[in-house]
Amino acid sequence: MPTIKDVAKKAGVSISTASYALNDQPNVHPETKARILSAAKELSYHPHGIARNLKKRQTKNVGVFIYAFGGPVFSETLEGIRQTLQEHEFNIIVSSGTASLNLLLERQVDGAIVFDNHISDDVLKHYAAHGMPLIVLDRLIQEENIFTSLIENEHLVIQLITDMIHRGYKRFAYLAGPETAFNNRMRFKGFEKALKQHHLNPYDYYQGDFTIQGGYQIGKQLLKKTERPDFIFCANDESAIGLMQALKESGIKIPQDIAIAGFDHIPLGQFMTPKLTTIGIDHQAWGRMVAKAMVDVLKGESIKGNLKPIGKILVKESC
Amino acid sequence: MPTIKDVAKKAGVSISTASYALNDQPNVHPETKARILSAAKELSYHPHGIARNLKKRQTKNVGVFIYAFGGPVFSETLEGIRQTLQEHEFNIIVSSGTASLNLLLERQVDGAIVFDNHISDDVLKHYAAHGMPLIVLDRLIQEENIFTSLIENEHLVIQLITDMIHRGYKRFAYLAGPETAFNNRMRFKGFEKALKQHHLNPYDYYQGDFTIQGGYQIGKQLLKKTERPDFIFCANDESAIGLMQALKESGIKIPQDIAIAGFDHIPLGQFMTPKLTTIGIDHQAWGRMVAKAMVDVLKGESIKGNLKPIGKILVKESC
DNA sequence: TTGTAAGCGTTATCAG
DNA sequence: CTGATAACGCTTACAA
Repeated sequence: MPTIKDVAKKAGVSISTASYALNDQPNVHPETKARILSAAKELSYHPHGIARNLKKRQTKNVGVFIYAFGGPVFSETLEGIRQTLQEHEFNIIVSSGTASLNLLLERQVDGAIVFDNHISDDVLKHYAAHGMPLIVLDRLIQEENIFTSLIENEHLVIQLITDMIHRGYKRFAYLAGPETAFNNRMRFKGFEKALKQHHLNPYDYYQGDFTIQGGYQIGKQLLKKTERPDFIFCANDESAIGLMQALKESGIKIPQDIAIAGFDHIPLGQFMTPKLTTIGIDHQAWGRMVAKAMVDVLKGESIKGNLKPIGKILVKESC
Repeated sequence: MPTIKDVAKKAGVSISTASYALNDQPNVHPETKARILSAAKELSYHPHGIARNLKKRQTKNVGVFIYAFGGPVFSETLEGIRQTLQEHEFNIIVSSGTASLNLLLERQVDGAIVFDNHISDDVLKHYAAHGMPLIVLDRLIQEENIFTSLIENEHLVIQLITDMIHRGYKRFAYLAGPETAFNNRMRFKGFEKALKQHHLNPYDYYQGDFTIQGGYQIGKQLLKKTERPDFIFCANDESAIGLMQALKESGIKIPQDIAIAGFDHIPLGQFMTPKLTTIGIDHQAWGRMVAKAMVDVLKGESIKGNLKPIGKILVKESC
């Protein structure tokens, strides 16, 4: 593999002039520049990125920390991040678990986008203190160098529930996700608030776990009761889908007997009969927004905009 | 940020002994080692990965070149790759387009797994010539340093079609993917072969594009015809799903009127009514297998096994 | 406009 | 067992 030294020798110049020419610096004679460039071409020279990184003390790598690949929400967000980072010529290193933290510690990345709830807040604060900019999704952390980007869960759920109250539903139940999940807590908050504003009380509360399986079980249990809600808001689409399946299997009509809504707008929900009413986040746009913010920070500019992804209420056949 | 120099100074030793101690080399007195280690801890020292990479001429990074994130097949394979690479302490840099090639050229990765059909064979050969090991999925390239891993498309399709012939179907049509797609071509080959073995001719051929949308349109066109096949083999599940939707909407009974099968075993197929018959590849296992092969190559060992992912025929309700 | 030389933070060779 | 010292391949003052 040829180095810049070889190029310099071949062009009969010093290493530094070679470097200047190769990096399009001004103040190098057009003729010598041409000579250097053609020498480089002949040798098929390419700079050694690692060496450049060491010298410039930046890697042009952004870490994206996930728990695992999989699921539509992840993929879409990642794709948005990928697009923008690529556009700005940053590489993306995806990683999970403790490997992620090593990347930070060993300065193999210039910053990181954190999409992994299994890393604790304290740990993140600790690393941010080392001066790495961190953008954290779906989680609220107040700290220097840490920027958070949150879905407007509460506000969106209030909108949807309010709409449904106006449509005449009265007995609202909530199918929850894990209690520790930030998204679940915020969505429940919105659920409660909307009802309170209209002087209604939650009719029931079911503890789910964000999975299709979990929603299905809740549905089966629900069938044993004689008194039932007329509307169930589910903390996410997946549990809503499981719930729908269970109810449909037992002949309960959706939405006539019980109406259902979810959150996330995953593709599967639109393949159900009836199609699932839900709240949609444009995850790809979200990814792009977050990645752009990272690029800005890394360029020393301040972040433009508020990093809030745009959500939309999508009323379909299940209500 | 403290460097090894700071640690050495604090422990009162030379840089080299510090390095030895920090890297668990033998031949360093237990006492000095302890002193160095505690100095490192106190300063909360962490080696600078980039500097290490430069010196050791290896990055511990593996490139994974994709066209874009999205789709269950991709996610699953990536997840498998991620698991294995992580286990062996390699980082994974995902990238697409020309950025991928830069990673190779600038030696920011030690090798790459290529899952992007938009990079031409010639380009890959060119880079492999530079000495980077490449593992290429879903494509056949014969070249030093390039290892290919192919699904046994042909064989699997023959199995499925043969089974269906035995079940009594007679008029077999093929819903194709893009003609340039390696997978599509191989699957069609299997389709033809199986029929020929039983002295049957393909009944019809529809040009799709691997998408749900595309399958749907084909389905709508098909309805205009009066003579129809009794079995449609689709080059992938997504087009099969689109096709099913179109047919179902027009009251055609599956499988009574027309039976359908796909390829890939994506989750959505199992949520359709009827459930989609398909050919399943364990993509996660495939990703793990491929990643393990990369690790082996990078460690200078030869690849164990033949890199062929395992496929299974999964007959469900749509046949 | 070009060259000299220092240095980025490591590892590794070779003496001691 | 420990310490100088030379790389790794590049960028960038500073000098010429």
